[in-house]
Amino acid sequence: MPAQSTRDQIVEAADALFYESGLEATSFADIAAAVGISRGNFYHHFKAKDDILEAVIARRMERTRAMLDGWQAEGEGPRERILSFVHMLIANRTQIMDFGCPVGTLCSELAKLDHAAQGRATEIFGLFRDWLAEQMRALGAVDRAEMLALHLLAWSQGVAVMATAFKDEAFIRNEVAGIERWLASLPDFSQST
Amino acid sequence: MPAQSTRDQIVEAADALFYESGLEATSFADIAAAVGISRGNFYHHFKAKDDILEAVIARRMERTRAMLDGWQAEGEGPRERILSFVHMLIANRTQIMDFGCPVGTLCSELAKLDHAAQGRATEIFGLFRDWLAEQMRALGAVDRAEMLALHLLAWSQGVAVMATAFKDEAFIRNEVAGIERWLASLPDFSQST
DNA sequence: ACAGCACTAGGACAGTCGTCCTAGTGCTTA
DNA sequence: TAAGCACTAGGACGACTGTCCTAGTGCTGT
Repeated sequence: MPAQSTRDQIVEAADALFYESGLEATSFADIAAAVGISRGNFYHHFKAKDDILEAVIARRMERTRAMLDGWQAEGEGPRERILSFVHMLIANRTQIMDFGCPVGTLCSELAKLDHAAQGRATEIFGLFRDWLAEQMRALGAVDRAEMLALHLLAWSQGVAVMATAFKDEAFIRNEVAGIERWLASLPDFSQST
Repeated sequence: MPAQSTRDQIVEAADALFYESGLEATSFADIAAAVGISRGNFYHHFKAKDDILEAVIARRMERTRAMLDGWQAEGEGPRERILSFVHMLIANRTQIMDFGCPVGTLCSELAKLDHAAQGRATEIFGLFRDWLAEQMRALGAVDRAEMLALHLLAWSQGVAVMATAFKDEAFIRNEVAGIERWLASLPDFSQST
């Protein structure tokens, strides 16, 4: 296997630390220690802390795009694709109960910090929104596609926040079951309107 | 009017700053400057930063309880009371779009920090959950009262997160309308089960 | 009038933050 | 072989962090 470049190691470590500890609570020393390099070293790779955040967001966007493309290429119908999205809540339940949703919590933290990268972080949500809207359109809900996509995104975010607060796995499964019922009722809804 | 004690001023300023800037990004110097007292002064009122957080959470619980009691005493039916809760999303839309939900964002930040006060912050959610469950029971949904309460809480949290990310007021109003429709459909649901 | 106390200001403290600088690796290319 | 460059280590920097200490205020009760 090709050895991972130091730069990539930094971005990967920063990505995990930003998720698990938050952006503000993660210091350069933490990242350097996680990678195993000296603190002064990575000013050769990143001019400032904001540059690392920028790289982390870019990495997350890339990986999100790859994940969505993967679901798209699996050849199943739009309903199955949406289910792939929804089932992330169960697949990642342990991390979600510990740290919340990586996208939602980052956007919230950047909003409070009034950070310049806020818009770029929101673009990750935009990827999900656009992909989900495309699936909704494929289901026949052309007019309400974007509205339905945002609704499903919000529902998932709400589940993540409450799961983090209450550490309740049964709640996650209940809500996912509710989403599945809602999803099953969607085609009828789009036909009747 | 009775002059507000210095201690109360500190807690009030810290409450606002924790909400608007986050716990980690708010320093003693920030709070002291907001109140207009010296940095060293409030070690007479609070032994450590965690004590201020404790006081802020206690204040929020007190005010939440008072708010819920107020809605309870207004003499209307359970559906109107639940609507009072839901309409917080619209009444506080500006702050929510800027900083998210005070409870949800605090719980998420404390989870990432692995902070000892995490459980106490979640208790604020517990107040809402119990109060909403009581209203659900009054609506006739005895078996599913707590589940419905958690669902509504999660829905609201999801709306808050997405509103913060996208700064979209129309989205908030759409979702609130959706909640209202869901709420109107609830009695039928509880009778049929 | 005087002792006691609640309260306040302001600075000292060790530690950490993000940032920058310098010296020194080892590989690449001419 | 020699020059150049990408990369690394480690420390210095001023600013800021949470915490603690001391001196001084003004009100309280005796």
